[in-house]
Amino acid sequence: MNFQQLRIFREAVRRNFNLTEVAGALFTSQSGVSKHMKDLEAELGVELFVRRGKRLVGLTGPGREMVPYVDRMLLDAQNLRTIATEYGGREDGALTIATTHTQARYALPRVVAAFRAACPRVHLGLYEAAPEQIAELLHEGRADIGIATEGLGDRESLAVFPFYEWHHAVIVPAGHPLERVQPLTLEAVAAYPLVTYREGFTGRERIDAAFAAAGLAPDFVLSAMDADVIRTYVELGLGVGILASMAAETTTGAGLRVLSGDNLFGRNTTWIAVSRDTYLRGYAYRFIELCDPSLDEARIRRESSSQSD
Amino acid sequence: MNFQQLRIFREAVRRNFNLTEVAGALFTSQSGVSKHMKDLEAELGVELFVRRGKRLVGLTGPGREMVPYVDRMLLDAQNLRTIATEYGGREDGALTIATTHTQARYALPRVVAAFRAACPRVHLGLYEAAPEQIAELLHEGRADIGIATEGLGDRESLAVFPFYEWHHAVIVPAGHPLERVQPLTLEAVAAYPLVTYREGFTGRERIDAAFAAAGLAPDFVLSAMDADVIRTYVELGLGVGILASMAAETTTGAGLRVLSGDNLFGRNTTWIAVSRDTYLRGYAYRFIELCDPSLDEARIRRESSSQSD
DNA sequence: GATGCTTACGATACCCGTAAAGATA
DNA sequence: TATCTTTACGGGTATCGTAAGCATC
Repeated sequence: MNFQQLRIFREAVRRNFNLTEVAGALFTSQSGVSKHMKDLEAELGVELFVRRGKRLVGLTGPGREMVPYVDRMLLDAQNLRTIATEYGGREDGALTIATTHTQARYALPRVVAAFRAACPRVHLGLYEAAPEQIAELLHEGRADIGIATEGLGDRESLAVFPFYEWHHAVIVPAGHPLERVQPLTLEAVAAYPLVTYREGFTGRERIDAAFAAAGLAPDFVLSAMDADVIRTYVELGLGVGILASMAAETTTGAGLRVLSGDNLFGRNTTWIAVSRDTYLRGYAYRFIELCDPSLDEARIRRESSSQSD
Repeated sequence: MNFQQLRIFREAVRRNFNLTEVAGALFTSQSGVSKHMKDLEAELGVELFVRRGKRLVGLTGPGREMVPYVDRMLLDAQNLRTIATEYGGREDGALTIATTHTQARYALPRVVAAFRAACPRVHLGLYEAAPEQIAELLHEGRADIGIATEGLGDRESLAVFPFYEWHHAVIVPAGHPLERVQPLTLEAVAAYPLVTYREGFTGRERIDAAFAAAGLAPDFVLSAMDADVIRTYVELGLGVGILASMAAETTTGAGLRVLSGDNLFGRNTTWIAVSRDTYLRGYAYRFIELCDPSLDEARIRRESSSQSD
C-alpha cells in the first residue's frame, strides 16, 4: 500500500471510475494507474471495483467502506505538509475561505482588508459557493474556513462558531404604499408579491418560518441567490424585497426605500466553520480572530479537537 | 512520504528516539531507518527531531504536532486491511478485549463462552489492564473493545455504551460483630480497618465518595487490584472487605460472610468502549451484542461515527 | 471506430542492507 | 570503550511510461 495508490483510488471514486481520466488528473500514465489499482486489490485480497467486462463501473462493498478512510489518510498527509510549512517560519502560504455571496459581499470586506494588512504575504482566496457545498469543501480539505448562515451545523466533522447576528429588512420602491404602514406587519408585507432569497440561502428558512407562523402564504415571485438581483427587481417594481440587513444598509438612493424588518423575521446567526480533520496554519486563526476577537486560536483549537487526545 | 517512514517515525516516538531499537522492532537496518527519517525531514523541509550532536533526544514543535496525525494514518491503513479481511468472507480473525480483572473474572466468562460458541474461528484475546491503560490501548488500535467501570469517559476518541450496573458488598469473617448490625450503616463499617480496591479500580471512587459524603474518614489498610486479594486478607482478619457484588456472589464458604452494601455505596456502571477511529470486524459487534442485545451493530456504528460523512 | 482497461517491457529511481566512519556518553 | 547516528556503496526491486493487445460501447 502506498500513497500513490490511495490518491488514484480517491480520484477514481471522484471521477466515476474512469482510469484514463484519473491518469490525466494525476499527471501519470493510465497503464500505471491500472496496475496500481490491481496491485492494491491484490495486496488487500479484495476487489475494490465492480467491473463490467474490462470497464470499472462502481465500488464493491469493501471499496465503499474504504472511501472515508482513504480520504482521511490523504487529508492527514496534507496536514503533515501544512504543519511543516507552518513551522518553516515562512509567513506566506494560502488561505481559502468558502462562503456565500451575502457574506462575501457585505460581511467579509472589512475582515479581508484587515487580514491583507496583517498578513500581506498570504494568498487569500475567496470561494463563493452554495451553503451545502461549503460543508463539503471544508470536509474535503479544499477550503480552510467556511462562513455561512445555514448548512454548517449538520456535520460532526465540522466545528462551528457564531460569527454575528443579523435580521432581514424590507425594501420597496420609493412611494410604495408600505412606506406609510406604521408599524410594518407581516400581514401588510404578505399582501404584495415578494422578491427574496432562494431556499437554502441567506436566512430564507427564517422568512418562510415567520410567514408560516403567522398563517400567511405569501406570493414569492422571484427567488434569488443574492441581494443585487433582489434590488434590481424591486426597482423594476416586480414586488416587495426582503433581504439581509447588511445588504439593505448599502442600498443607495436609486429610488429604493429600506423599511426595518427587525421585528418581523427572527434573528439569524452567521457561523464560522472549520473541519476537525484539517490542520490550519497560524494565519487561519488570525483571520478568524479578525472576524471576532473572542474566537481566539486557543478556543478554536480546543473546541475543534475531537481526534487525538 | 511513504508508510515505512511513518511507521519509523511512530516507533521512534514510542521508543524514545533510539533508532537502533526502532530498526530492531521493525525488522530492518538502522541505516535505512536513519536515512528514512532524514528523507522525511528533507521532504517536509522541517526538522522533526531535536538532536544533541548526533543523538536524537526529542521532538521539535512540528514533530510533536505531527504525532497524532501519523498515528491516525497508520491506524487507517490498518483499518483498510481490516475491511478487506472482513469482506474476504472469512470467519476467522482476531478480537482483542481490553478489560480489568474484575470484569474478566466475573462479568465476561458468560459472554466469552457464548462468543466462542457463536464464532469458534475467531481468536479471542483478553488483555487485562488498568482502567487508564484500556483507553490508551483502544486509542492506539491495539485492542478492539474495552470494558471497564472507570476511565473510559474522558476521551473524545472513544464511544462508550453502558453494559450493566452493579453495587458494592461488604464481606467479613464469620462471627464478625458487623454481622449483627441491622441494618448495616456506613458509620458501622468505617469503625473497622477496611480492605478494598486501589484508587482508579472497580468503583473505588464511589466508595470514597460515599464515606466522604457521610463525613467519615475510614482507615484503608489494604488497597488491592482484585477481589481475590481482598478476600484473602479479610480471611486473615486484616479488616472488613468491600468488593464488587459480582465478586461477592462467588464468595464460597471459607469462613466469609457477605453483607449487602446495596444502600451504602452508589450504583456503578460498567461501560463498553470502542475507538471511533478503529474499523471493527463483524464479529466484534457480535461480541458486544452478547454483552447486551440492545447494543446492536447499527446502534454502535451510528453512535461511534463522528468522522466521515 | 472510439473509448477505456490490461499486459508486456525496458529505463529509471528508489529502497534496503552491509560496511565503514564519525560522534556521543 | 561502548553505543548510536550518519554516510557511502552495491544489489535488488518497484515504479513509470511507451507501446501494443483487447474488451466495451
